[in-house]
Amino acid sequence: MSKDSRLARMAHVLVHMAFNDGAATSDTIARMLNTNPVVVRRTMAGLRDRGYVASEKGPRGGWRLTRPLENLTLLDVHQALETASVFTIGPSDGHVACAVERMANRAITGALNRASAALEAALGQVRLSDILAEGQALRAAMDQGRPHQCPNAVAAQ
Amino acid sequence: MSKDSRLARMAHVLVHMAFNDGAATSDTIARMLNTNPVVVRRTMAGLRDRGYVASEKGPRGGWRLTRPLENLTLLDVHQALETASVFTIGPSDGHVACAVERMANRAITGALNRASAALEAALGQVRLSDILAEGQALRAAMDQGRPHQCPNAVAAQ
DNA sequence: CAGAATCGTAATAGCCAGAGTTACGTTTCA
DNA sequence: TGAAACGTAACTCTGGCTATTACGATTCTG
Repeated sequence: MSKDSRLARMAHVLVHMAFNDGAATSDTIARMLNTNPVVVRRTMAGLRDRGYVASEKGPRGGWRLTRPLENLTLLDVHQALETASVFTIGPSDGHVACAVERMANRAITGALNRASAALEAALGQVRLSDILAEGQALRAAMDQGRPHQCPNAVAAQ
Repeated sequence: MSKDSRLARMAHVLVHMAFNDGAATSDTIARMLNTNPVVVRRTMAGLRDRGYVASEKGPRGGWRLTRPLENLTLLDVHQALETASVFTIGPSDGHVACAVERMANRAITGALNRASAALEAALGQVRLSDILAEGQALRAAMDQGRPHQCPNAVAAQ
């Protein structure tokens, strides 16, 4: 696995959770994501801290959405994950003594900032409910009343 | 060093090279970048392949720009470096059986594509000559006729 | 022609953050 | 009381850039 797929994973899981009656346990979610419960708890922690989900311990415990999918955007989720940096590239490091180097860094940082703003704008436009709204396969699943079933989880049971 | 700083490094070095009379050796460039000549050759290879710089072996050899800074943008340099991926984040991996997951991935990929386009647009707008054009420290250096001197290199000599 | 100057490149090791695991502690319910 | 769940620390593994070492191939100069 080469990239940070937390945003994708959380978007996926949160949509399922919206159609889950009870709380979803870390174990159940882990099966949807083909991973293990510790990774799930670690990743959900940021969402919990922002109040997007709530966790309950003990039997019948697990994770619940605290708001409808319409009130949560990909940007909200992304920011909750507190990704160190969205870019693999960046300015040169350290104490820059060279004026040319400083200017080059500034130019690159400016470009990255614009790209970052574009990314946030794009993510902010996507409500999690939009993910469901698109796609024929999803419509079909909704028509059958089971958009909460993740085949990954089912297969692993 | 946490990030891929090759673009910043190359932008820095190419500007200096434009004011260098002879060829710049990998060793000289390495001093400007606080690294060693092998890293320089490895990084310059992409630029050489695209014809932005030419290398000559043997005594008096080294690297030369093949065109003025006005005809080279940060985007040109960036593309020459063939960065694996500009983003640390991405869609979830593997054979996605879940329709919700596919839709989530699609939404995220769409946002990343827009950000990527914004980045390329921003990088494409910056000619390497623009890096010199801005900044008072650089103007001062140019007035004194030595914008080719990199303090990093000088300090290490 | 000898020898030094340079580039070209393979092979290694280090670093960093996310991912995957194991281990253990805490809370909660029946 | 004991099982179900979350919380979290501590490792290991992985991929890409970086740093180094080691050699080989060219090319100029005396």
